Amino acid sequence: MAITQHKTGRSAIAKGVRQISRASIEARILAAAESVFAESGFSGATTAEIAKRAGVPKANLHYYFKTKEDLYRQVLQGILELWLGTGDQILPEFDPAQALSHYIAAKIDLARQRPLASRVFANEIIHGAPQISDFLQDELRDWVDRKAEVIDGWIAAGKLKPIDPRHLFFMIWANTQTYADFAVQIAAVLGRTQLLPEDYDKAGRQLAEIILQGCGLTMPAQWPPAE
Amino acid sequence: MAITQHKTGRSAIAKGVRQISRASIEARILAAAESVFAESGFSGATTAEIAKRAGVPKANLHYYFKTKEDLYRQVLQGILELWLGTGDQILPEFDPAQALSHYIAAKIDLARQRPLASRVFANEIIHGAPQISDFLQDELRDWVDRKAEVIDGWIAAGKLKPIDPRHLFFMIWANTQTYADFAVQIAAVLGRTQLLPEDYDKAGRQLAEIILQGCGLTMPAQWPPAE
DNA sequence: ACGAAGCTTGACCATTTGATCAAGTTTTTT
DNA sequence: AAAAAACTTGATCAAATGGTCAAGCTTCGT
Repeated sequence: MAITQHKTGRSAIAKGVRQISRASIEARILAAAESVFAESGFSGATTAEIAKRAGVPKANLHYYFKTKEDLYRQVLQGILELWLGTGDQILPEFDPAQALSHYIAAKIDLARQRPLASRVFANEIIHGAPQISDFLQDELRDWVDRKAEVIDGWIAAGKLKPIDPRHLFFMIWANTQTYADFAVQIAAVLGRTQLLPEDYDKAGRQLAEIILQGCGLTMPAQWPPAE
Repeated sequence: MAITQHKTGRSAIAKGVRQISRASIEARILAAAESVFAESGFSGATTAEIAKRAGVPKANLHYYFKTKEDLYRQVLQGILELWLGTGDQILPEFDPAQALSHYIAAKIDLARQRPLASRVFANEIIHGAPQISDFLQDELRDWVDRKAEVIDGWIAAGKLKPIDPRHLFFMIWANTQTYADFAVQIAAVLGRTQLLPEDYDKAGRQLAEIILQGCGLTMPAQWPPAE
């Protein structure tokens, strides 16, 4: 939903300068906000710092986003969409090994491409998910219920060792997000200043290996899985 | 190290009322601080709230802990000790399946018994580990290096499938801590308001099963492993 | 062209909050 | 017992910060 209702009689294609600049400035602010919230958490983030990174005066930020909480909610909203956008191959007709390794690869990819998003999400959950408990209880729970049915189906068909599908998801989530959320810890242990592409590759491959073999499956020939 | 140097000529056994009350009040404040930091993060926590939960006036809290950051550092210090206190069975002479399942069980236990500590730690890392990067780069890295050698030894002896020991640790850490750090998410997906003992049991057992089998090992007869 | 709507921004304000202080009380030392 | 050290706490302060405002500027609809 939009923050403000703007009544313009314009057609969708002929956007005025205003709508374009509004969209781009909101995007800049949201991106800046994501990085500040990731670094400092909700309370630690200041609207002044977000405005600075977005390159706008603070008062302008408050023109587009009424309150800091408002801005935070919209950042989260975008992140939640990322969350459910993965796992589209976990369907009865797919091969379990293929589907799971695809899901793991996609999640590792997200950790690599959007670590800030992951950290904002993690922070929100750790502190009790004050803003997104509805999402967790409704949309996410339903998503998992549906996917768990698929996996139970695979198990019933003897394609998979009997395991609890939900804990399997917790396992995949934890293992992939850890490379975003705890990157500094992992980098420190590896003797790096930051994680490198090969770290993510290795992490993803070994994770898939262990989880698949742990479920009685064998790795697909191709890794990382093709799209 | 102590915050203040107190010069008392007393013997160690005959502690005065002061030393006893000091120890207990500091412990109360530290416990209160852990819970507030876990809930709200460093920036979100207020010394007023910590003092309230500890049952002391705010000025008194600042008498024992000069600054909020000081207090935070001491809370972290205690947590770091927990961290390295586990994994004592990962030694060459032990059986890999025994040692790993013991470690996993111990870590799951920590997630169940000390979720607040886990959350404070997670929060610190997510936000770049400003206070404990030395710990990560020195003590933790050394610890992992030593344990990785043990595991490489097992691999060389053919007791274990070849895997990267470090990523194995990341996997165990991520999976066990997720039940503390992301408890609200997991509870929501499971349709609970909070995690139950059986959830931790199941999590630990399945985690051990998948990881062990993923490493080419078989579960020890006994679970959870005896001390 | 021109009035209305939308946008920009420096200055400002109210609240929160970490930290201090000073005056008093209790315990310890000698 | 008396001085010193340690502890307690209500009151207070300065800085940080989320949010507002009013005055001016730009774009849009007609």
